[in-house]
Amino acid sequence: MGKKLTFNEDPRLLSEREPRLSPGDTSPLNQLCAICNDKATGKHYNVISCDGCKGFFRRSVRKNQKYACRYGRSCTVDREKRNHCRYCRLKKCFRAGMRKEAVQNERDRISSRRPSFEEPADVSGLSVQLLLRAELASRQIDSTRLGSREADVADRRVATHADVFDSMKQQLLILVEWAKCIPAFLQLCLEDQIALLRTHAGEHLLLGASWRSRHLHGFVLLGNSSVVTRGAQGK
Amino acid sequence: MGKKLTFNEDPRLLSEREPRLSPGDTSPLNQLCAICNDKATGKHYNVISCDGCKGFFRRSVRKNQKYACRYGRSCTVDREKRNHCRYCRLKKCFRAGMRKEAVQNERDRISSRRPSFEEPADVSGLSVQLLLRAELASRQIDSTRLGSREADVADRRVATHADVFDSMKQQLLILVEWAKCIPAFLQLCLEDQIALLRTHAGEHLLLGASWRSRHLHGFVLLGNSSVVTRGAQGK
DNA sequence: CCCAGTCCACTGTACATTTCG
DNA sequence: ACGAAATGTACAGTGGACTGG
Ligand SMILES: [Zn+2]
Ligand SMILES: [Zn+2]
Ligand SMILES: [Zn+2]
Ligand SMILES: [Zn+2]
Repeated sequence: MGKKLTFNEDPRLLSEREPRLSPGDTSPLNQLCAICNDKATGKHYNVISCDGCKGFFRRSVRKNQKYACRYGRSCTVDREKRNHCRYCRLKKCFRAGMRKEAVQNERDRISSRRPSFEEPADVSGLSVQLLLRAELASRQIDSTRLGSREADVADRRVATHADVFDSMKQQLLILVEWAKCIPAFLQLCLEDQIALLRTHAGEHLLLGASWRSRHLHGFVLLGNSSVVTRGAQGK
Repeated sequence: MGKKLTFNEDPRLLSEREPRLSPGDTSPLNQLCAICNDKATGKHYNVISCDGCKGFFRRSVRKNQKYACRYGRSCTVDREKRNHCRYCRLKKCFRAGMRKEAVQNERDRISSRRPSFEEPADVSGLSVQLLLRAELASRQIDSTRLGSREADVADRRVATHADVFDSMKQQLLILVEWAKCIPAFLQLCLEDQIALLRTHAGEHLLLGASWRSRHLHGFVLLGNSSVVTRGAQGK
């Protein structure tokens, strides 16, 4: 069958090695899972079992799961019903001799999945110049659209919850306009644009508030002239 | 060749699982539902389709539904009209290649998605007082452990990449010590503690650098007395 | 190979919202 | 008007493909 070439099976990297024929065709994998009777893939945690039961046992032990049977604690566990009751499946794993000591701790990510291949990483279109230009451009857009002027000290009031939400909404809108002024951002597909903004919206809000409040003492100034102080809350 | 024939490859169940993609083989998932043309979320029951059609097919097969068309059995099925005629929608699912064998049996119950909606949210043990106390406590620990003194202006140098990584590592260790001084944090289970710190490590680093640099102009001061300037990079 | 591990496409369930009878 | 059923989104769980010692 046309097995797909994987990363380290590049023909140029391998000498023509004949697949070794196992003498007598003694396939050790013709056994059945001791838990669910599916085809076994070897010994797992001390028991001949399938990949499904292997994974199920590992996950259950790692998370120290306590399942409950909704029936009489005697559910049948076979390939088709093995997901019906996790209590009985796990019980059968232990009964069959699976040892939870054989489950190891989580390892580091390997992530050769997405090999990233030491790509030089295209940094064209990423410069402080462009960021500054985007900053200016977005500030223009925002000032015309939102009609915001410099925050007036006289306007300051202690922020209510609504003020906080309101300023977050406003700042997030500004964030989007700003991002759209960065050429490299626009080269991303829409999904990636959204994901990028979503994941780092928190950092942006924080950085904005930090900058805005850098010369103040004892309180944080939000984008809508309300301030957050220690402990106090606006009415 | 003896390819494994297990659960998903059982001819009665479906899903020819493709071998893992080799690098470079990007599948952007920007495809459309073969049934209704909505945005697809992957292959479902063997057909590139949307979540709506996926759920519709599963429910229909599980309950062995027999629908009837009230028109001419040739209704158009698209994003807007897909719910107009179940008969034609299901027919189109099968025509597109959805396999009812791929619909599995009901499984065990899983943990509740929204564990308890509007619970009063326990805020005892969450106060500015406690945070300030934690700040002081962690500062003591850090100063004895890391022997850090106030950053000396004379030590300042333009940060190399190594300086940046080094300061991040240092700040993250400080972050952990700080969190461990917050009583409410210690009440979380270890997994939640880790998750919380991981997700918001970025914000903490940002906030730390912002505070440290609040009176500086044109550069950011890192925790190890190195500074990041615009454009310049330490040798 | 063997058997630990990880990865991730694809299953499933939970439930707010919408539609139907 | 209202309860029951269907819909579709969000996320948890599964297991086969894969890596590594
Ligand atoms: Zn099994
Ligand atoms: Zn049971
Ligand atoms: Zn669809
Ligand atoms: Zn129809």
